[in-house]
This record gives sequence, C-alpha cells and structure tokens, in this order.
Amino acid sequence: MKPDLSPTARYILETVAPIFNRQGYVGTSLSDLTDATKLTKGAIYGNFKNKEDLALKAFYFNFEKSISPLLPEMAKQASSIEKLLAVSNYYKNYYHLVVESGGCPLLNVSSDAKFNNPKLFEAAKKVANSILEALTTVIQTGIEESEIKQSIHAESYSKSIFSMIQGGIFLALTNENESFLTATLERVDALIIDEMKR
Amino acid sequence: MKPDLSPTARYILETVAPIFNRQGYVGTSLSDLTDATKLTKGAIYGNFKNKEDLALKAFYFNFEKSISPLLPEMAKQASSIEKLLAVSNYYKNYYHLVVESGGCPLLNVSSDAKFNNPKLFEAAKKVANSILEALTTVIQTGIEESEIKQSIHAESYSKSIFSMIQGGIFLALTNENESFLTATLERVDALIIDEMKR
DNA sequence: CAGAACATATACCGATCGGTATAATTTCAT
DNA sequence: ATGAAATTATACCGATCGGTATATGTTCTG
Repeated sequence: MKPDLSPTARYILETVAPIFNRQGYVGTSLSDLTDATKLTKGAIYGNFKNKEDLALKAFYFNFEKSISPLLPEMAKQASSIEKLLAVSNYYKNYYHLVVESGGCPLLNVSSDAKFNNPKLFEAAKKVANSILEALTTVIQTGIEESEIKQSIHAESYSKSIFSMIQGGIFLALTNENESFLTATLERVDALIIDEMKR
Repeated sequence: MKPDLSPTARYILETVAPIFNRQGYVGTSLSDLTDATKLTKGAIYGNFKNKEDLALKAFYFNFEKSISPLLPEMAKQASSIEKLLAVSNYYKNYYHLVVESGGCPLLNVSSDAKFNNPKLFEAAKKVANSILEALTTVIQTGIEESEIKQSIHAESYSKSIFSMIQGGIFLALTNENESFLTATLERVDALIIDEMKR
C-alpha cells in the first residue's frame, strides 16, 4: 500500500531524517536540508509536498529503523513473560542503535513537536500508544494464562515499564552515557521476574 | 549575590518563561515574547542582553519554581530511606505543578536545546547532575549506615530511580495523563521499600 | 520647574525563513 | 535523433527572524 519512493526521494529522506531527529522541526531549516543533501529546493519540493510532509516522513523513516522491529521481536516469543523480557532485551542495544541518528525519534518528536507541530506530535503519540497497548495486552493475557500474578494491574504495570524504558533512554542520550539505560533495564527485568512472574 | 531584577524584568521573565518552556528556544520568536508581554523589543532588550540570555534566565526561573524545592524537601528528612521516599513524594504532585507552565523544564530544555543551544543544554545538564548526585549520596550513606542493603549499587540505583521518575513525567505530560507518573512512582516506592531497604 | 537619567517605543537593518514560478537539464518513448 | 515528460536548478517572493540605533516618554534629582 505504501507508495514506494523514487531513488532521490529515498536519498533525501535518509539524509534528512537524522537532521530532523536531532534539531527538531522548527530547528531544521530548508537550507540545512539543501546543504546536507547537496540538492536544491527544487529537488526537495519536487519530491515532497512541503517541509511538514518531509518531516513527517522523516519521522516514520526513523521509526522504522529504530522502533518498529520491537513488535516482531515480541511476537517471536511464546510466553507472556518471554515477550516482556524481549522488550527489555530489545532496548539493551537501543543506545547504540539510535545515538548516531540523533536519538530516539519517539522522545524527540514528542517533546519537540508538542507545541510546534500538531501533526508530527500526533504521529508520535500514535506510535507510543501502540507500544503501550501491546505491553498491556501481553500482561493481560499473561494474567489470564496464570503466568503473571493476579494482583498485577496490567495497565499500571505497562505504563511503568514503558516509563522506565523511556526515562532510561532519555537520560542515556542526554548524558551520552548508556548506563542510565542499562541500569534501568536491570530494574525492568527484576520487575518482570521477581514481581510480576507467578 | 544574585542581582535582583527590576519589576519589568521580573514581569517579562515570568510571562516569558512558560513560553520558552513550551515552545523551546528556536520555537520561540521575539514577536511571541512581545505579543505575550504587550511590551516592545526596546523593553526586552533594555532588560536582557539578548534572546539567549532571556531563555537561560527563563530556564532558571522555571527550575526554581518546579524543581529546586526538591533538595530542601530531602534535607528535611532524617533517614536515608525517608529522604528517598521524599523524592518520590515530591514528584507525586509534580504533574499539576508543571502542566500549566508547559511541562518539566529539565526534560524540555534537555531535549530541545541539545543541538540548538549549547549553553541552555549545559545548564539543564548541570541541574540534572546535581539531582543525581544527591540521590547517589543519599543511597551511599544509607548503605554505610546499614539502612540500605550492602548489595545495592548506589550509582546504578540512583540512575534507575531518576530514569523512572523522568520517564514517568515525560509520558504523563505528553499524554496529558498523570497516571503514567503515579504508576511509576508506585514502582519507585516499592523499589525503595522492598528492594533497597535492609 | 528644569534638566538629567532612565526606560520603553518606533523604525529600521541585513539575513534568513518557507515556498513558488520558471528556466535549464536529464530521462524516456518513439 | 527528436520531441515529450519528468526532474532538478535558479531566481525570486513576501514575511519574519534577531538585533540595533534612535526617538519618545517617564521618573527622579536639584
């Protein structure tokens, strides 16, 4: 269904995506983009409707690269506990996965675009919600299948796990120190195994 | 030591601080500021050196209002465990404390300014580090005074706690849903009482 | 009440913003 | 090889950017 892009459109996108990710929507100018791509505005506006369209597609490009593999990784696992641990495991090399391309697109867009670009912000929110719902569902079925304690409130725990991971990523990236993420992921693992697992 | 501001400078600062907090440094224009203050550029540049100076002071203004009360709140408590719980408690009404003024200045500036304004970013980093060091010190003395388990790695746990809180704040604010924060703070409390406390 | 000192407003600066119309060029079908 | 079609480059648009020089008040001092 997704209209495949021309080679130049793809080239523009992959060149421009890390710049939007780093500098944000308002912080990125058309001349930043022409400089980076060594193309002119003609080429850019010939392939994308406008700056917003390009930024939106750049976000999805970053998402595909850094976040979208998570859900398949969960799906691979059989049990609910294994699925949860797969989430934690996925993020164990997330720092290295995103540091070169300017950080976590979800965090960046969520905070950058909230008051500056509603469409971008909504796109990020949708992605975040899909991850959160996946987590909640896994926990819920884990409870139903007696793999996770009955006392666990699925939604509350999925929110906590997601918060922990996001916070770890955020601090690791702003401090350029992976240990914020690894330390927090250790707590997530402990939460899953020692507190949630029946 | 801090030079006290003229009434208008103070007025400008408190009017402008939430705008910078919401829209970020590059996302905030001089005309945003003149519109909001109903003053002209003459008044602003008569009271502040330039946009960067104003943004920096706006950050400290936001910091004083929303974050700086945390350390005194810790100091009030006698034991290490109580100090840690005071941190968690402080953030229990943080959502309401900052939602009107555009969110957590630490999160906002850290992600907004990283690639757009080095001075602002360094200011935020300094604040974050001071909180983190306070946490680490509290845990360390808690261990030394046999109040916290010997097996706890102070720095690792302070990073985790800080990550959890920041993540909770971040998600609560982007989703306009306080429960992300409250759910995570429950996990922080459990971490302190069930896992760290001796 | 005059004049100095200070604070704010106005008018303007060059640079850059996102976007577009058109020209130049390349690609493609015949 | 040639004309059409698609693509990229160039040149330009009005608007706005951050910042400044100067004019206009306003407030304090004698």
